[in-house]
Amino acid sequence: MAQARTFTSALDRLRSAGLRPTRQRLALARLLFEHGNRHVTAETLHNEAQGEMIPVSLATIYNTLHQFTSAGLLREVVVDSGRSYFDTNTSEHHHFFDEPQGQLIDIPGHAIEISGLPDAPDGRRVARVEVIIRLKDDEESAT
Amino acid sequence: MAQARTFTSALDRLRSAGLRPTRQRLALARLLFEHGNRHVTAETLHNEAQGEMIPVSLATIYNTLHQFTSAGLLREVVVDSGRSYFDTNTSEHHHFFDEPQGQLIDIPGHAIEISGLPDAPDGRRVARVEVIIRLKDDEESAT
DNA sequence: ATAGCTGCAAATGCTTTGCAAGGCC
DNA sequence: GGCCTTGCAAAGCATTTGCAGCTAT
Repeated sequence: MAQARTFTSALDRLRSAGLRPTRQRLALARLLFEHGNRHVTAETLHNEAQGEMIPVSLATIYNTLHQFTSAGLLREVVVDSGRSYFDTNTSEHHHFFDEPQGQLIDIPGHAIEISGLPDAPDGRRVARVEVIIRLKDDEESAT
Repeated sequence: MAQARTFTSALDRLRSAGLRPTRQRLALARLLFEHGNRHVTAETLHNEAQGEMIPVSLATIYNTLHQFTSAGLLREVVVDSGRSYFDTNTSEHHHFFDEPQGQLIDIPGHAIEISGLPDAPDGRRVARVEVIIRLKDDEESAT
């Protein structure tokens, strides 16, 4: 009998993405997709894998993150020059970026409404609209 | 008699920023601020300086861009992990990012309205809200 | 069997840093 | 003169790549 599966399994995800389900890809897919929405960098994912005793090289982490992104399983979020973040939530949404902690936080659903978006210049089309709310320490709490 | 000056001179900008007006800083300030709103990377600015026969090292370009940014003369725009862009327009506005060309385009004034912005999480405050419209090639023009 | 993966280490690209020489006040 | 700047070259990071060996199918 089938196990109760709320979401697509890691295996199915790889299959439908046309990616061979290798040991490493499966393990990473499980880390990424079986724990709700996540935001990782190559480094955090690598550390996590090692913590779980899953041997994967950093090079493979990078390859995998990019393959998953091309396959539409992940979305890359650029908020920090120097580091790339990947988001397991590929639906339309926006982010807080907590600069002190270097951490992304999803902004739920269609909370944000944008009006007055200008048209794309000639020969170009809009690939995506991103709203990033940069956060800093709240240095004022007194008074 | 005074020359007609529409904007603050490069010298004044440096002075009010508390930066010693050295040859290099003055030259870069002129390149940056005397030609309207601009978006540069360390590399483009360096190339431009060399083209104008202004000898400045890349290290100094980086130092200067960051000093200007700290002083509030520039704003850093993060759209590309791996490269930093600096914008001479420090007022509130947003950007198109033309990915094929690696170029930023200002979105005029308050064209964009955003509603439904969530509050910052506890202990944090909003440093800035950025809207980035990523552009790609318009692969469809036929039909 | 074989096309596709993986891991290592070297290479790359942007940015930062250490430190001696030079320039502004 | 003294302190801030500059420039060079080396160092630092995150990321990419070349290539030999491994592995799903």
